Amino acid sequence: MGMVQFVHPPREDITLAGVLAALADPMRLRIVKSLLERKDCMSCTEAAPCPGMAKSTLSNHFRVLREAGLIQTSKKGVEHRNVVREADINARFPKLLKTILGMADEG
Amino acid sequence: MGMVQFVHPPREDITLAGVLAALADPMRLRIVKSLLERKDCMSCTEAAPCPGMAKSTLSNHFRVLREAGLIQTSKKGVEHRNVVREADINARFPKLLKTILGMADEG
DNA sequence: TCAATAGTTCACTATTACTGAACTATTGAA
DNA sequence: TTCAATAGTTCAGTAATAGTGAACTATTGA
Repeated sequence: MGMVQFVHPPREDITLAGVLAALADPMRLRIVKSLLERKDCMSCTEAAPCPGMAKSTLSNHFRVLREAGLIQTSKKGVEHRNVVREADINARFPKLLKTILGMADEG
Repeated sequence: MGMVQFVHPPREDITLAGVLAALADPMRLRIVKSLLERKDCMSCTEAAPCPGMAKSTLSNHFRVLREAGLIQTSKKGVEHRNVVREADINARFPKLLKTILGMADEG
């Protein structure tokens, strides 16, 4: 009871609109970029390069990314580890992630 | 006075977040796709394949696309003609438009 | 001059995002 | 064990944003 359960949509339920909406927020774009650069899992606070932000806001951003199918979250001890679902996104929308993330610096 | 003036950001002010946010709405994605397929200018009601929608909502969608730098609107008689700013978007974010629009069917 | 058409603007409501506070879960130490 | 610390979620309230009908502007054409 009260046990946290994460919602991860199956690959086929990932929508373009959902992915774009998730990445349309600069903070979330930075989180995904940060996760991709490190390749390995990262905790929420690690992945979010924005110290001033409220914990609840951060938590909400990760939920949005999760429900859009962009990241996979799993529990590891006291923290939650996140990875980008590269294979799923690339299968569904080839090159989309690479194209968007490759531009995330100058935009 | 009361004369409608359109806001068109210069190329360098077009942001990735703005473009993604604009395209994250399914209706707006369809509008852009519709505009691109026809190549020539289209009026707002022509470009929007959604008869049930309120005029004010439609007008707002075009405003969002315009302010994101995705479309250029000009007055032609009683109607407003719209074109996708392909050159500007492609200069700013190469292949982004093609990548996203190419997936807009199955997502 | 009047009606029709195309779209915008306004004011209102409905939905969504941000936040602090309270809560759950896990670890590690006394 | 118990207690404090850490990581993150959930909740409730407010702030910001989107959708809508109604009123408005502008243009055409009879």
